Amino acid sequence: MTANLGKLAVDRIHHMDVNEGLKLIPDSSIDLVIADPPYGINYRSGSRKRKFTAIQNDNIIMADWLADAFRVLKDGCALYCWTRWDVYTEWHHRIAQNFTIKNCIIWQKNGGGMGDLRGAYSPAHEFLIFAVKGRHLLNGKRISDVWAVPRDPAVTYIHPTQKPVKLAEMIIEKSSQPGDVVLVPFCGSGGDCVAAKRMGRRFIAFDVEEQYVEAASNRLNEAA
Amino acid sequence: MTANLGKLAVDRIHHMDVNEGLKLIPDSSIDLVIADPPYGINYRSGSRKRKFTAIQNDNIIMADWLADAFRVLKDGCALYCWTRWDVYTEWHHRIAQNFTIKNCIIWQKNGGGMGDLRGAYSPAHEFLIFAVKGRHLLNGKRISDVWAVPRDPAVTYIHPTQKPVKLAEMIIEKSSQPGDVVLVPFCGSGGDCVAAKRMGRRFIAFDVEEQYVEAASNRLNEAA
DNA sequence: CTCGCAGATGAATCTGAGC
DNA sequence: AGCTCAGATTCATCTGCGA
Repeated sequence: MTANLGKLAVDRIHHMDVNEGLKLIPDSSIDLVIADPPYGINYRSGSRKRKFTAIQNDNIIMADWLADAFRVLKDGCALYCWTRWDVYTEWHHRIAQNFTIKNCIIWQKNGGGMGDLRGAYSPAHEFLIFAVKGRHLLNGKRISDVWAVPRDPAVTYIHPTQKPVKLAEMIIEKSSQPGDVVLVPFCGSGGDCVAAKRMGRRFIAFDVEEQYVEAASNRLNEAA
Repeated sequence: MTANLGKLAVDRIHHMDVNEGLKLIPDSSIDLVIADPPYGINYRSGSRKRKFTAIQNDNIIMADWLADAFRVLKDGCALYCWTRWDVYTEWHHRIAQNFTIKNCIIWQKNGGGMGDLRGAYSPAHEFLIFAVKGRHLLNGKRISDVWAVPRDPAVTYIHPTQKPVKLAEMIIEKSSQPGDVVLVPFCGSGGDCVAAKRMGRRFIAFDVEEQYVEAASNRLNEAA
C-alpha cells in the first residue's frame, strides 16, 4: 500500500526532473530535504570516464529548485545540501536567499582524491550545508560539525558521486521524526532513500536519469 | 645581527598597521604569507569573563592588504589565509581576485565551540585558504586537506584567537625553504613567528596592538 | 605516582527582561 | 513594537588539586 502526497506516490523514486516534480508537491508538506545536486563542475575524472556518462546538468549551477524546496518544506524543518569547497560560494549564496544557514558540516572522507598531485593538498572532504526554515532543533546529544565517515568501496558504486548511507542516517536522525516525509531531489544511487526506509521515514525522490531510477529502485527493494 | 628587507628589519614584530607596513616592502621579496586576519565577525571572547578586549577591525572584512600581499610575494610562492565557513564567501572572492586558490584546508579542532546549542552542530573547524602566485609546488609527501591538530589549552592564550604553532609549522614545511622570509600580516600571539624561528626561516610581522606586539615578542625570545 | 573529580573554557547564539 | 543587553547554555577537553 502506498500513500500519496499531493499527486505523487511516496516511498517511490520518480523518473522526473526536480523542477517538474516539485510543482506536484503542496506547500509546507515536507519534513526534511536531503539534496546532492550536480556540483556544477562537470565532474568526470579520468578513471570514471569509462564507467559513467557525464552527469546531466553538471556544467551549470542548478539552483532553481531551491526556492520551491523552501516552499514545500514545513516551518521548523531543515535542508541539507552537499557541495564542494570550490563551488561553495555559489551554493551558500543561493541557499541563503531563502534559508537560514546554520552550519557547514565537513564530511571527512578516508583516503585521498586526485587533482594537482604536486601543487595541491589531497582532497579529503566535502561540504554539507545545513540550513533551516524557521527555528529547527536537532535531536539528541550535541555533535560536532566534522563527520568522519569512510567511503563505500568504489567497486560497489552504482553512481559516480555515491555517498555512504551512514551520512544520510546521521542527517535523518538529527533532523526528523519517524513517519516524516524526506524529500530527495537528486536521488542518484538512492542511499538517502535506503536510509529513510531503514529509519522508518517516508520519502519522495526524483532523478532525471532512467538508469539511476532503476538501479536505485532495485537497491531499495533489496535493502532490509 | 638583524638583516633588513627594504626599510624593515626582519625577524621583528612591527607595531604597525598592515597596510602601512606593506608599503615598505619591495615587490617580489617575500617567500610565504601566513595571514590570520580579523574574520569580520565582531568576535568577543570569553562569554563568562571578558579576558580579552575586542579584536580591532573585526567588524569589517579587511581585505585591502591582499593586493599588496600579492605584489610583495615572489612568483611561485604561496599565501595561507585563515577564515571561517560563514565569511568564507567574502574571503574566497577577494583572494581569487589576485591569487589562484588551490585548496580550502580544514583545521579540525578538538573539543567543541559554543554557539546555538540546540539548533546547530558544535563548531569544530576553521578554514585555511591555500592560494598561490604562479606555479607553486608543495614540499615532501602529499598530505590531506584536513588537518586534525589539538588547540592550545585556553589558559595559555595570550591572544583570544590563538592557533597552535603546529599549524604554522605544517604550512612552513610544505611551502617554504630554510632561510626564506615569511610575511605575517596579523601577528597576534606570534605563533607563526615562533614556527618560522624554530624552522630556520626569517619573518616580518605586523600587529596594530601594542600589547600583542609586546607579548608576542616576549614569547619569541623565550622560544628555543 | 596515579587516579579521579571539580573547575574552566571555546573565532557563540538564543531568549527574555527592561527600556 | 522594536531595540539593547545580560544571562544561560552543551559537550569535549585540559588543568590542577588532593586522596
